[in-house]
Amino acid sequence: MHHLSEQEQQRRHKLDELNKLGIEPYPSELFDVNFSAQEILDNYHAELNNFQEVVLAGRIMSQRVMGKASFAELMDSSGRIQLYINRDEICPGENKELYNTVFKKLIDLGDFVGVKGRVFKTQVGETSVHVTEFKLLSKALRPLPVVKEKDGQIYDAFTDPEQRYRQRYVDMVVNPQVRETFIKRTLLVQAMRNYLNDKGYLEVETPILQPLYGGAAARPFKTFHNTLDMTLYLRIANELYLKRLIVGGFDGVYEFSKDFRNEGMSRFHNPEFTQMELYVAYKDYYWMMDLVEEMVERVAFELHGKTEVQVGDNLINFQRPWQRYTMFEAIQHFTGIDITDMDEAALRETAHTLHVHLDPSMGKAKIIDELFGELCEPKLIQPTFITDYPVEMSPLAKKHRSKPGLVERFEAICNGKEICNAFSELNDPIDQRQRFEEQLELGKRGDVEAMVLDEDFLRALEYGMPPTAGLGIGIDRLSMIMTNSNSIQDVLFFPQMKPENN
RNA sequence: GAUUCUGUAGCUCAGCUGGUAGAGCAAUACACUUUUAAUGUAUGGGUCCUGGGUUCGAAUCCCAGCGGGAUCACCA
Repeated sequence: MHHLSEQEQQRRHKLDELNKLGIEPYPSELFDVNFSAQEILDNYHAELNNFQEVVLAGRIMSQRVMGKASFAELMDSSGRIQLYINRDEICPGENKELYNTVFKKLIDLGDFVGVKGRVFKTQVGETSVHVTEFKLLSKALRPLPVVKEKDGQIYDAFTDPEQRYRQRYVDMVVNPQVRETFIKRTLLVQAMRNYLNDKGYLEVETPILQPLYGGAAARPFKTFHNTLDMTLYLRIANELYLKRLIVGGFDGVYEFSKDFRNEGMSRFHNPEFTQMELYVAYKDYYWMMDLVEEMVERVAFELHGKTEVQVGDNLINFQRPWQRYTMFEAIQHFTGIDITDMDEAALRETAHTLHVHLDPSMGKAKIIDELFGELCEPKLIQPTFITDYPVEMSPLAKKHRSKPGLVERFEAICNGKEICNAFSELNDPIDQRQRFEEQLELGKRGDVEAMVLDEDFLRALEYGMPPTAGLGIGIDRLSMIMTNSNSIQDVLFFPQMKPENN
């Protein structure tokens, strides 16, 4: 138990006073609400006087007591509405205790109350509820930050990012725009799910606890199962399991999955994050590009009613078709240099002249990736497909049908960041085994993100997997763009934080 | 991980070259029957992040630690 502040002690004292008056501060019985604040504000017409009996409930967010009459603000999940409370109306008899003592003294900002009344407009024209009955529904023992607002100006805003993330419940109560962001995130997921269901794909669930981690280049979280006496890993991707399902005979499967990567944190990275992965049999990566365009355009439209989305200083338009570049074309476009036929030495020379810093350990593929990441990616603001990556960087993607050394892979870049990654899936089990073995070599040389060899996955491929297009799309990243959020922490209810010590 | 800024009342913040800790809102008390950042009067409220050091004296200066933000680098 922490040390109680003066205000907390006062609120506990009020709790005792309520109990003495025979008022239960945490009543059990339901409180049957018939309208929300927003419904009333949207639909009330003074001439029609069309809300004779409303029952609503929420938190008291402000109180202005003026002797025998008071105004208060009630906030429910839809918004805020003003209450007008008159002593002689909520206390028709001789006993004025409910108003004088309970409402004026024992109710605090943040308490949940239920009211019954009729809607009217005050002299200044604010739609308000003229309260006839009043009931405490739940007493708050800690004071909320009091954020006030006048003419669009916010006073005493609750802005400390640490407190906002650690105590998201407080953030949501006092910062209404937070709720909007998370509603949009949910709508985004729903829009994607509806789109995929309409196409007839099956939403599935695959293991989070895995004996081998795979499907991405990342360091895993490790845990332990007591009964099995074995190490398990939290999944870093669900790719290999979803492909097993394609082997098993499903034509299209998808999963919204929480993935876990034991890596650094930043405004773009949280240790657990959400991806949607989709695999569709008999398709290739060109087909998948069309799908991504259509799906993301639809998401933008369902969230904003149009395909344009303001993100920071940029107005991003998701309308199809999106620009498409091969990786080499993109580099040529932004640097004027064609690196298609360069060997490693020439690439190093090029990087040097373009002031891109390279590590001596980097191979050809990594240098190309570095050139792209440094010189192109940040400049790609409008949604753009980048296609045809070096094979070394893509151990699960199929070799390109006509371009040696490359794979059939694309990423969609938007606002200077990757939002999805997809390929024609590698279904040649012999080739896949070789790619895994190359990864093992990388691992032996100290690459902590190298993939491990998954013998069961190879066994599945050996039974035969149809040609398949696969996609992974970062839900957090896409949510950041669709909600104009600058940090991943703003689109996660409870972002990972360091432990709180006092 | 690097750089930089930062930690003072429930919230937002001020506190100068070191001299007993401040404001607004919130809280408490009183007044007030259509106010809206309600108002007026009065009152209470602090481990100045923690630990060392310098000093007669530290919220302030120095060192270390902890927490947080921003930017940069690597992973989605």
